[in-house]
Amino acid sequence: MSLTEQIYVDLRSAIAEGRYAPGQKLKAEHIAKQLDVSGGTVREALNRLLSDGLVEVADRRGFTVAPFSVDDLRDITRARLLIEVECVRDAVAHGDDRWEASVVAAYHHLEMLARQRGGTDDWHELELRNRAFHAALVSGCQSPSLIGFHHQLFTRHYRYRRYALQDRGIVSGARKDHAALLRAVTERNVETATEIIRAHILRTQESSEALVAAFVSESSMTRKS
Amino acid sequence: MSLTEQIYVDLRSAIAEGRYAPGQKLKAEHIAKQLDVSGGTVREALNRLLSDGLVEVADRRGFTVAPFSVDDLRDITRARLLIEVECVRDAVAHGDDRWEASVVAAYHHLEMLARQRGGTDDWHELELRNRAFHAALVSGCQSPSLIGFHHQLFTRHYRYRRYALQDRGIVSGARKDHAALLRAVTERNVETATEIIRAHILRTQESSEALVAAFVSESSMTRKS
DNA sequence: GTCAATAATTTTCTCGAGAAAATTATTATT
DNA sequence: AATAATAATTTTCTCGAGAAAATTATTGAC
Repeated sequence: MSLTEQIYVDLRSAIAEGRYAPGQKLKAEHIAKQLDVSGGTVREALNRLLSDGLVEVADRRGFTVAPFSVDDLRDITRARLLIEVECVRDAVAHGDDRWEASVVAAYHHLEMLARQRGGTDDWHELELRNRAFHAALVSGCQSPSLIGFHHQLFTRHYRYRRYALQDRGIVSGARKDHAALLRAVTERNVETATEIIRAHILRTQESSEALVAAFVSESSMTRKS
Repeated sequence: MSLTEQIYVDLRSAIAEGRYAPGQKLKAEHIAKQLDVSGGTVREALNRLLSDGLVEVADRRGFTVAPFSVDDLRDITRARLLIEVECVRDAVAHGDDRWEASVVAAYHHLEMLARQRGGTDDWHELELRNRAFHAALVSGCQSPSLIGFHHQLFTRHYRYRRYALQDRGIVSGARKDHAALLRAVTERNVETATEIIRAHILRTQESSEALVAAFVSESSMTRKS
């Protein structure tokens, strides 16, 4: 893996996990010094991050972390309702055996961790496996474009997930959703699968919106100081 | 406008217009010499082009022009049927007065040129205005994400448009579609507008697929020499 | 004290060179 | 002649420096 790509994935994680605040400037030279690479390399990674919608660029005034707002969350949710639901519909309808097996594998991998004591042992690993499950599910869709769009939306949504996860009901609900989704997949029940996904996306949105709103207004307070 | 951005838009046009062949390698240093800029600058533009799906990158083996195939065309068409139709539905339902006026303006600008003798006078300008009309139409949609996806799909589809345009019926049909679309917009007739767009996308696909297939197989012949 | 003009600093952008890796050409071996 | 190993070439990647532009700080006028 080239250095540029390494920096690219590192920065993507850092932004998605909130280690860089929304709206914050991403000064190439500054980041370069921290990571002990050249400014040009960081610059290249930053340009690549534009694809993911996590970073914005303004001519002659550099890169910034994409804003974080209730509107943005609503936008992501809405696009997911269109695209992710369609991806799942298509995957369940047309995915082949290999795909179905990969979904079973991803589900099992996720469930193994979720089954552990308490559940919230290794947050980061849990999110990784959750992401892998959803990616596997969607990968059966026959449209590379839609899969790509879904991937971007999922990445952008990552910053908002932590707020949904504070809702106890969402966490346990998600686990039930995953089980139900797996059954719908193996039974090739398109209607059930799409309905679960749709409900899942909507519920996540509803439970996180208030918390996101609170965070946004709070951070705009502190920003004034 | 920074040099990087200039190179970026230039390369985007060049690829969309087919001046770089699908699959062709895009050697930064080589392009840099032609445009009389540094390799790093071209490299940055190339990285930015990844967002548009016109260029692909493979680690340690550089950038290539995205492949061109019937499958790709079908994929684009399918994604457009989902996303563009939804964008138009939303725009017609929720676009404000300013939006409606911008659609009228874009339509008029396009129609002024189309009305000219013969029609196919200045191809390039016609395409520019056609693109502006569609962009105006979609800009009324309340979802920035969906607008962004539509923009990417439209850009990627540009390479295939020339084949649809060889069909006489498509060209005159498009003009009628635009007129009907404008009426549906001013009358706020959501059902009619979405139906026209859907039919328009499908017809374009149908009339170009055979020609694209012919071109692909032909170019794979010559490639063997 | 407020505002505008100027100066100092920081940041972004662009370049050309060199190291690392991949590709192509050449030679050697069967 | 076909394959494999080696050498030569090209290409990609990475760096650090300097020019251009933007931001911040300072000064001066009112």
